[in-house]
Amino acid sequence: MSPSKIRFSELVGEQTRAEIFATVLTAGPISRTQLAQRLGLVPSSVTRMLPPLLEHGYLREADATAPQGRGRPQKMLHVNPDKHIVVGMKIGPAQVSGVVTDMAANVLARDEEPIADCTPRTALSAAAALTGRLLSKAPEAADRVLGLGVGVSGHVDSAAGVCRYSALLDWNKVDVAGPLQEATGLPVVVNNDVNTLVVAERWFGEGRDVDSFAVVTVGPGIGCGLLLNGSLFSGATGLAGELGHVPLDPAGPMCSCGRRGCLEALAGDRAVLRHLQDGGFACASIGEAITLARSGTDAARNVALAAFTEAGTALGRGLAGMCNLLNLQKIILAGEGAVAHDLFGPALTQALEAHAFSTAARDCRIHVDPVQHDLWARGAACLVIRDTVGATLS
Amino acid sequence: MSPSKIRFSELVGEQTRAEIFATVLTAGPISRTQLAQRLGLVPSSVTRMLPPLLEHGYLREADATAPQGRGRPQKMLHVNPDKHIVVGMKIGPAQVSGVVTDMAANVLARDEEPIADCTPRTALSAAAALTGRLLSKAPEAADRVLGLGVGVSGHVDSAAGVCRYSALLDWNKVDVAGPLQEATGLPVVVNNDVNTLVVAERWFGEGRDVDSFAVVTVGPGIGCGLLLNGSLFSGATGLAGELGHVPLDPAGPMCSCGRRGCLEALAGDRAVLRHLQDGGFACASIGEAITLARSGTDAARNVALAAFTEAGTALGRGLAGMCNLLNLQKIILAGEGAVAHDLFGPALTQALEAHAFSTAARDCRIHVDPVQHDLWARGAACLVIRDTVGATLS
DNA sequence: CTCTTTTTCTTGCGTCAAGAAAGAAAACTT
DNA sequence: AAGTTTTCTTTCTTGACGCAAGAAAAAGAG
Repeated sequence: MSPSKIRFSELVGEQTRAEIFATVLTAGPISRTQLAQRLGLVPSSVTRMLPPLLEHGYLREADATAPQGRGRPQKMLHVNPDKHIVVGMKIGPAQVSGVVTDMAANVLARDEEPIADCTPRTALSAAAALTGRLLSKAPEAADRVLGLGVGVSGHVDSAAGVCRYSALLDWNKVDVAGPLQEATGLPVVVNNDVNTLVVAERWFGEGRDVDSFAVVTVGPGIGCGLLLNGSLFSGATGLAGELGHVPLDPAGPMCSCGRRGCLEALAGDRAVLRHLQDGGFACASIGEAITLARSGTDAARNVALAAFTEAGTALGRGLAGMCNLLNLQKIILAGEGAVAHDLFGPALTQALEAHAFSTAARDCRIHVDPVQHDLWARGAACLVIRDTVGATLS
Repeated sequence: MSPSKIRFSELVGEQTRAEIFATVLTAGPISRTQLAQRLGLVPSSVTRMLPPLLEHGYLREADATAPQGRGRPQKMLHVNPDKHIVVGMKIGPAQVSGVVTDMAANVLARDEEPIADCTPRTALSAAAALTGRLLSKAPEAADRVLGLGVGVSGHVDSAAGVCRYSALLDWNKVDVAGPLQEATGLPVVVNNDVNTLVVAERWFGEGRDVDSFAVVTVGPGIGCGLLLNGSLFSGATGLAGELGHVPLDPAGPMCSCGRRGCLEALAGDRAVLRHLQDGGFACASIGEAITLARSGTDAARNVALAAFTEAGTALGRGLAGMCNLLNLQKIILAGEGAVAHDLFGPALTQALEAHAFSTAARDCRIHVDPVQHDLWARGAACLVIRDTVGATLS
């Protein structure tokens, strides 16, 4: 038998093109040669893969005027931001908020639509209406709208475009992609809302340089999206990431899910509020609690700080468990609750370091995402970009 | 631009061959057509990939005598057990135990070598000696010894063949593959011991039909190996699976790692023994505790059962957390402690069901592996088979 | 000002994977 | 004996990609 050649790259076709696009996206303007090096390809392969990307207008060659030393000048490639736009959207219980972005996920316009109730009917027609409004705000330079990405909390079957179940929205087997596709005429991509954040962080944020990280959202609930070995991890049936209901304390308070001592019951907004109430400083909202902790009377501040500290400790223990199990390189804290990071952060870090088992788990970096109002919707837009470039190259 | 075809299969070359071998291995005697269907290939591709596998003697065509209805008779393919043999080995603190298996991982011979201490020097020379003894026991029909698989507890860098750190053996950056390769002249594959179990279960055991499962070993410590999306998950630096040190109870007992309330401190052997001692029925070993729980006096049995129940509850809570996070389809309980399943099982199941969040997590099946003495070593042998067929096809 | 050097990109060729389609083998049915 | 049915094989084509040689374009040397 003749010794067969080994194929160094494990990429094939479409996938290679998607990789090229992603690399151009994340590694800024980049030359063909550099691309080849990064992807473990020979330069000619890069050249060969490019025409479709350039013809579609996904990528563009820079005008290249800077002096580059001797040799043939590099033609830098970068994402062509003007040609295509994308709509991203998050369906929440009280409103639908969305953005229009270009192909580099820069936000071009934003808008939102409050909804009276969150029945599928109301929410989806609001989403369709919002899409129209957003597109009318977008620059007309755009040649073509690539699609609509939607983030929904709960259990989403993204292949089918269906929300199987959402506790927050009280949805049960709701077809999201179908109606929206019908109403807007756009390709629709649906996924879990936290997963949209994972994609956004992976492509444009803190996840660019690591291959396994978690995005943990802190707020009324605790959400978690995972990127393992470089790809989104959804579990066997798309339900992975229920960090909020990891049991942490057999003697803990009751959780909304009916069990005792879930992380969410120890570190969610309600836990903080309960703690404050017990201390005699009841607050109506978590925002109020944060204000109290930052600028209340001394007595109130102590109670509030203790409440956040306790939440931070619980969160740190939960994250430590996850790190021990998954050996993550980074944890990105996001969600509304991240603004209170100054209050719960120290306790979190301490608990995490105390319970992180091995050196590697201790090396797991924590990153707090600056509060970005559009982050969710932007993530949803990323879904479309990913799907488009990963699949639609004709 | 012409519409490009989509490549349905994501397999390429070597990988396809490895898939074919694995499918033949796990799906018994199977025809080319069936193989093609399973792997999403067209029959001709299967035919094309086979010659190297057949020539190497990894696979063989059955003599096919059974009547098969009309049509050209299928030529069933099966693993050729006789041609190659493999050595698998587990290095433990008190002995090295190993097996010789055929290519279907059937155990042909077993042996073990006690070691006085577990310094790398002692352990590795014992392993080399044991390899020699095992091979002399093996049938000489074997054409060729494919390699030596070694399972070591702790943090293993399998690519380098090095044990980075093992608490159990008190090893630090010990080169395992090098010396053994030198001493035995065989290709050596090293991995974490629990990971060898994962591979074994995936190929020959309870993991055959699921794509994401965990193997959890119960004993002095709690170990865990993960198979996610069909492939072994080792985390960013090979440290994933530290289930034993997931924090579960802030008020729990101290763990050997110095933290409080780790799963291992709540459900490991020592937890059971401590509970018994507190109840006034001190035992020297876990075996004694099991005997006590099964056939002691009523008072002793109550205490012992309570101890196991508590451990089972803690384990159930830990597993529930893992399920919630990873949406596993199955959890396989193994290790020495699995024999006590009748004692802690009910509590485990109850706690798991109580804390498993979503329907999918609740659907996660628990399987208790019947105590198999060679399971670890057999798993190590599987490593070699996997690596060989996955990589060495020339 | 021309020639060389250097770096980058492109073109042509060979190989391998894998689908498509048609043909060959081997059994059963009529 | 001829047809039917299922399985396996052969041949052809497309596409990905490495390899190697060549073309492009700029800086530096003589």
